[in-house]
Amino acid sequence: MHRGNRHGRSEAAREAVLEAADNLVAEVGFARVTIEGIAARAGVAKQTIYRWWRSKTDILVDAFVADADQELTEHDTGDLATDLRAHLGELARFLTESDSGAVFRALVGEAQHDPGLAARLRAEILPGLRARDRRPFERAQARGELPDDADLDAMVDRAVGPIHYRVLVTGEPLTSAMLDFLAGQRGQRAEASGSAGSAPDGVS
Amino acid sequence: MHRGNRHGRSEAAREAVLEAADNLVAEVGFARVTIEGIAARAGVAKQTIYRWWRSKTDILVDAFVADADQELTEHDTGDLATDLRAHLGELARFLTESDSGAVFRALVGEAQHDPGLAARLRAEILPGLRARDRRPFERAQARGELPDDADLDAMVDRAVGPIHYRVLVTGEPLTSAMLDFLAGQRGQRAEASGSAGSAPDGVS
Amino acid sequence: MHRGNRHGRSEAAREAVLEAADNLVAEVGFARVTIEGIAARAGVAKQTIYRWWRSKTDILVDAFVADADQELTEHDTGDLATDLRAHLGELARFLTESDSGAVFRALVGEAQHDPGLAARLRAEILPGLRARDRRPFERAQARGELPDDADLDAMVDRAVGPIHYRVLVTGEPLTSAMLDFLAGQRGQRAEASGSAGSAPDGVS
Amino acid sequence: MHRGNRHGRSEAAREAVLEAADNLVAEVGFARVTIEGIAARAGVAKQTIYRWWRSKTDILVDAFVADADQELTEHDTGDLATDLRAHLGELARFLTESDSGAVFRALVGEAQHDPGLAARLRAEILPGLRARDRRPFERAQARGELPDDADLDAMVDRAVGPIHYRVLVTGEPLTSAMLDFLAGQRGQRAEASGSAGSAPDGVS
DNA sequence: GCATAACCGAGACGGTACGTCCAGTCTTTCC
DNA sequence: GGAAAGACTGGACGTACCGTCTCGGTTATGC
Repeated sequence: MHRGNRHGRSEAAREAVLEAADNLVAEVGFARVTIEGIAARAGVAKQTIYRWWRSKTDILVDAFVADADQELTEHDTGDLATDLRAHLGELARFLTESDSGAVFRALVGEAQHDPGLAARLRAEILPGLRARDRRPFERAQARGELPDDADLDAMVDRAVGPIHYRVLVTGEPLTSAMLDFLAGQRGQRAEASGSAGSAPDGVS
Repeated sequence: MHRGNRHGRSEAAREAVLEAADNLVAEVGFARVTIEGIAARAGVAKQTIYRWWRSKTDILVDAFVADADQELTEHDTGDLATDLRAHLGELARFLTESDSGAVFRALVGEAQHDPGLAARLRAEILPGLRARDRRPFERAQARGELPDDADLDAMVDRAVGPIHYRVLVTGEPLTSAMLDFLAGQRGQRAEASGSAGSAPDGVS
Repeated sequence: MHRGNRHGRSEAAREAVLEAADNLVAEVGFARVTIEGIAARAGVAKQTIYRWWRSKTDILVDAFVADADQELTEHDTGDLATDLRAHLGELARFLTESDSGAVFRALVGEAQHDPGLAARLRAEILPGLRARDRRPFERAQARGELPDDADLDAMVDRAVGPIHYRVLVTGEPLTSAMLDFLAGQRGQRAEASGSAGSAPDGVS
Repeated sequence: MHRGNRHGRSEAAREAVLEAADNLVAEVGFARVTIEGIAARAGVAKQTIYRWWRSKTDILVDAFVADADQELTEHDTGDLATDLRAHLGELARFLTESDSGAVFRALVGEAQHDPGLAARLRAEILPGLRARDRRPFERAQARGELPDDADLDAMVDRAVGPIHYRVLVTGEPLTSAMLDFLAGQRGQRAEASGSAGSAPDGVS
């Protein structure tokens, strides 16, 4: 480890800042996180933060990228509905229960008032998440379970959009029944919702 | 109009504040709106604002409620897919192009860091919007086009969730093809998406 | 007492700031006094200081004006040399030993790098001091001890200039002999300096 | 010029620093000169400055010593009043008009808040200046124009003190009449100041 | 003639204070 | 008793320098 030399920035400081930012968001919530607080927690000078990041959201984007890679695992059972259902369960859990998910929600929230952040989000964070969301559909298409000209993006949005919508907007719980419905077998049209209200799958 | 009286609050001040807040959000964006700015623009004392509202988001909730009633109109053609398609087009236009939609996005964004605001949003704003989202499904159910035990909420979420998701998260445009797909009935699984990529419907 | 209302500033805050500034200069020296330190010591918000003063020297000018009026007393014995000698002794003591004198020296020092402060000093502080320096000469002139066309300002400068010079520049002690010499009887030309090095009069 | 060696400091760096400091004081004034600014202007690393000097005033003392030797010339006419008058004119011009004089005033100003600087000033700068101030009196004494036991230091202070006082404190111009008065011998007590207000000598 | 030690430039670092902005509270006077 | 006015405490903002540090490069001995 080196601190302050001509070969550029201190890796120790960088990591301390990212970890402090993550912890503070988890502890006090995004709105109460300040750059001064991050600096104090990280044992770093404010100027060091301003030298490398432009805002607290900029820090959190980096922190998210550093953390979030291992949150979601793959599922490959050979059946679209089954794979998708597993993936949606993990997505719901990620969004509602993980620290990274809390950071993601905060960033999406802040992006509503900050076009620059929105751009970074779409350039650096969403592609990775979206690639995972697409994978079950891509495998199904490769298998022949979906036609070659199927609009996978539309299908992905119809599967994950309602989950984000409930998390970000309505706050409705993501019940197991809801996730089943979204992952739905052919012809499922939620006609029989006897299982609605059953044990939650993604979140309390 | 009265200013300074012993008989309850000044309606003039209330309206001036709501209008100033709306205009400022439109002009400089939510993030740069301050209570001091609203007070100055409205020609009102800061204390008057603090007497009646608790935060700038509180003002915007009131402003939204005052404005947004007439944004969405009814459609009743006797066919769920047709009604729903019309409704989704209006919803997309509302979210992406109207001033009220901008306020709505800002409030949803801010609600990610403010549980109190999230609660107000869900208590005072969402029920009205959701009722309109449900109406096409309710009429279809009444007509017998949908079974009596269909889970309308899940269906609503699957129709409108992806729209909010694109608006709030991905920023992807809401093409006509996408809206057709979301409004589609039985067998709609996007297998044949020959119309995908056609002219946008909701927004460029 | 009122604090914060439409009729202007808080007298309590003003006094707390002036006193804190004075005390801090006495305790830690001008160079280590900061506006933040004054604010903390006075129990006042930084903004309150910046609302009414433009710099720490601006505060000290006010503090000096508030304090320094009663530092020097009058002497009227009917003889110029006697009156002047008494006055010079008090001036030396003021400059070298009093808290106000310390503030004065700091302000003069800072005025060397700050033309605005120099102007305030000359407009608001020096006239009062100079009026007192002139008084012995004016009385002598009224008495006929000095001719009507005597250049009193030049005489004042020749009497007090060396005192300021020793205080500000050379740091040489103001001995009793030196003060006698400066107050000198006619024809005194320091030829006989038998008393030089005798007990100090103004300062150690 | 060498850069990097094992035997002592770089003379090139030393000179670049002194010149940069001088120029910056002349251009932006003492108060706005920073060590970082000097380093940048001199093309020198901050560390190099800190290796050889302890503060910006320390640099300026060196710069002053390097520059100021040739500012004042000798006068020897065989008459104290004449020699002294010439010297006082040059002193006034030095203090008010030369770049070195500006540095001197800044150092004296700063010395009011910095005892260490005051000590250096009195040890390294003042003795040279004072020696010159004393020379006319010493020659007069050698000639017998002044008694052997005359207190030359007191006489020097009475001659030059008022000049420093006007320059540092009051800002009053050093008129020709004033300098005549200060240089004047026996009986000079400004009784007849018919020439007061005549053309300035030292500075406008 | 090649290692090595001292100085150099560059520039990141932990800090402190700056001067500004806004939040939210309070006091006064007017209506 | 609500309203306008605006001063107040408090705290974070983003900036500027301070003085320290580590690095890699550049010489002039001295082995």
